[in-house]
Amino acid sequence: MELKLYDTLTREKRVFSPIDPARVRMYVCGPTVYDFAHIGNARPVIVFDVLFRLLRYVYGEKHVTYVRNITDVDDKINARAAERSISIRELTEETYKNFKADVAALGCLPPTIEPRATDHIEEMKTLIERLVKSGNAYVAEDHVLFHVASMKDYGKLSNRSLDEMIAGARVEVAPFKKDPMDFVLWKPSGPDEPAWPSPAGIKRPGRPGWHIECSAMSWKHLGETFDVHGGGIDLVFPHNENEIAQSRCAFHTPVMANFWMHNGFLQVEGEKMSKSLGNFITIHDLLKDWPGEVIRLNMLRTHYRQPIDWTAKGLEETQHIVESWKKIVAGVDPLSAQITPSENVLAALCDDLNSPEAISALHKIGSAGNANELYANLVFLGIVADQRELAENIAREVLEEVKLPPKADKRTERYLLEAEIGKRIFTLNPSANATTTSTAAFTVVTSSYSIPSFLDAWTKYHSDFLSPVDVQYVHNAIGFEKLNEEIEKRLLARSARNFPESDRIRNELRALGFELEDTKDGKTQWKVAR
RNA sequence: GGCCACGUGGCGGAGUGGUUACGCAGCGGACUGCAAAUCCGUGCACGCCGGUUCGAUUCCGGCCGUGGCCUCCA
Repeated sequence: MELKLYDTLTREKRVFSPIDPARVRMYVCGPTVYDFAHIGNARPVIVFDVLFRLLRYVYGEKHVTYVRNITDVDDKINARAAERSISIRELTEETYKNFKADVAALGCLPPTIEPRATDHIEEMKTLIERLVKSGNAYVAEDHVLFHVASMKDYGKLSNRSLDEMIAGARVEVAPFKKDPMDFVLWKPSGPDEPAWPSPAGIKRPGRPGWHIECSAMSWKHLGETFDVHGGGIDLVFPHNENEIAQSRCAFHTPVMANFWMHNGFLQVEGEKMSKSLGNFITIHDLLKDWPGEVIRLNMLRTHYRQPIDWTAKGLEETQHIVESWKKIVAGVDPLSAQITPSENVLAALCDDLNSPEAISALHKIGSAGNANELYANLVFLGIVADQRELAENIAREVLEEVKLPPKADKRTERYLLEAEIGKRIFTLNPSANATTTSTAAFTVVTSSYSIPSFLDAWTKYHSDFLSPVDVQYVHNAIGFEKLNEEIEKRLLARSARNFPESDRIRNELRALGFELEDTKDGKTQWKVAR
């Protein structure tokens, strides 16, 4: 099947053919780690995760390299660390950890490589030296600046001409710049700012500018020219434009990446998200109210290049869809299911990641009653976690990391390992099914090895795809034991045709936030109402 | 001011030079102690003006509206 992608640089959708099919290379601009990531940050992460999954499927898992950087040197980071009176390292470590947990909960696979800017200072300096030598950059007052006029093609990605930009410049121009549009590659650091020995013969220690980071990291991990460069549309200018200038001038190449992909902007309830409007939503907060798979699917319901309006109403609708799909796939055995995406779904995604079209195909598969097929596609799209993969990964991690007491017997060992596995599944994965996951990890799990706390309750009462958000809710509202008791009591009343009593219990539970559904075989299912 | 994107039925949201998107909500029916869920059926559309065309929601031009970038915000 032919994969077509839209390229911002040439402004056309064209057939994707990698430079080297044995090593397909994608770079996406990652977060600046100074605070919790917001829902706008989540969009490129989810969108390019879908592309990553598709590329892995088409070219093979081992043949795709996905690099998403971490910007851990930045003036916002310095400011925030000072504000909180913690070290820069502490701040970036904490923020990065939160980011990882957030995007994992959104069903995003870890990229192949997550380079940190601070680990690539040498590469940045090498690039800067080269640019100075080639006459594309100059030193002024301990800064190194890229001289925009030295590059003929500058402005091609964002479709701007130098003259226009100079005419429209609203920024105060630093006096040492040769041209108003020249941008910083390296700047001197003050006493409280992170600093490294400077390149280009500058005595004073300094730190890199933002744009050079991405040029250095993509070079190091993907080479001078690669296949896909992704990010938000607001990065087109100046960030991506400047990356292109740096990399192409440093390597004398005609292109930096063959496809420049940009996701559209995100608004919240019809307004730009901003702290002053009070509509600033972090992924972290959103995950308290909505399962990660709902957030993910909600994002994918709009094509990645379209603007998206993030609304509570949309999330409710998405939640409804997720629930109905989960009902359909509830009977599928995750351990024996084949994870192969359907032709329709692939065809939609191969058409410039048309996720709404793919979702439409999922609806058709679901309403045709093809539970296994639906499950396979949900796993492929990351809406439901692949239980086997999850189990293997977690089991491997736990076996490597958990230190067992020196003289523990077999039973204790297993208990400890299983408890740890359960804990990780619970924290990391919203769609995990503890029983089957542990089964895959250890071949056997019996109820005699009870996993403490929530997880126990979770597997006991709801082994099918109950999200941690809901588990938490039940715990806070009433507890699994009590909830179960009430439902039993109502069933008794109902079978005795004592309808006033059974309705009373139902209303009571509804007031606590639970919806009950009676099934044909005389049982009762419940869900958390939203 | 410059550059760019978008404007589809009550709502969300694909797509197409003439033929069903899909989902949510609504309506009708089946089922049900009731409710919910589920299943079946069903109505509703392409911002405005002009052009090209046998025919345009789809191509071209203008207008209006919304939003983005031009400020190291994905």
